[in-house]
Amino acid sequence: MNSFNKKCYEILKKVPKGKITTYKEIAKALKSKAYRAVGNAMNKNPYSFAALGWAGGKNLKSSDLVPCYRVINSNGNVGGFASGTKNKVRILKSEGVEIVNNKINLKKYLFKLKN
DNA sequence: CGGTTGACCAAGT
DNA sequence: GACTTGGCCAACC
Repeated sequence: MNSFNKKCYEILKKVPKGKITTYKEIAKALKSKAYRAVGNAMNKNPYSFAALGWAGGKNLKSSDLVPCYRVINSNGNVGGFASGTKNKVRILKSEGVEIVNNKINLKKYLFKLKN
């Protein structure tokens, strides 16, 4: 696995349920400005929400999975999602994140990563 | 190895 | 508030 992607995943796995982080924060945690590269990595990430068993009902080990839906834009917008933004929103809501007009209150839900 | 792409960001118009 | 521009970086062709 590429080092960069792996790091992204490792960081993302630290985000607890009910919280979110941003592409920018992840890049910052990597001491880089690769906002876009992070998004790119997520887009190709092998552990989509479908792999979480959400759709299939198959329970896989969460330790091997990446909650890519917990990553949003730095301006609070939900951003994109490979399998549809609607699904992303739905999943987040199910974890207790309030989403209004496709936006999230960063002050309330942003998980601060170690730098 | 250059050029394009993108689930991005910030500042400008 | 919207739309455009320039910049950033890894992956891909």
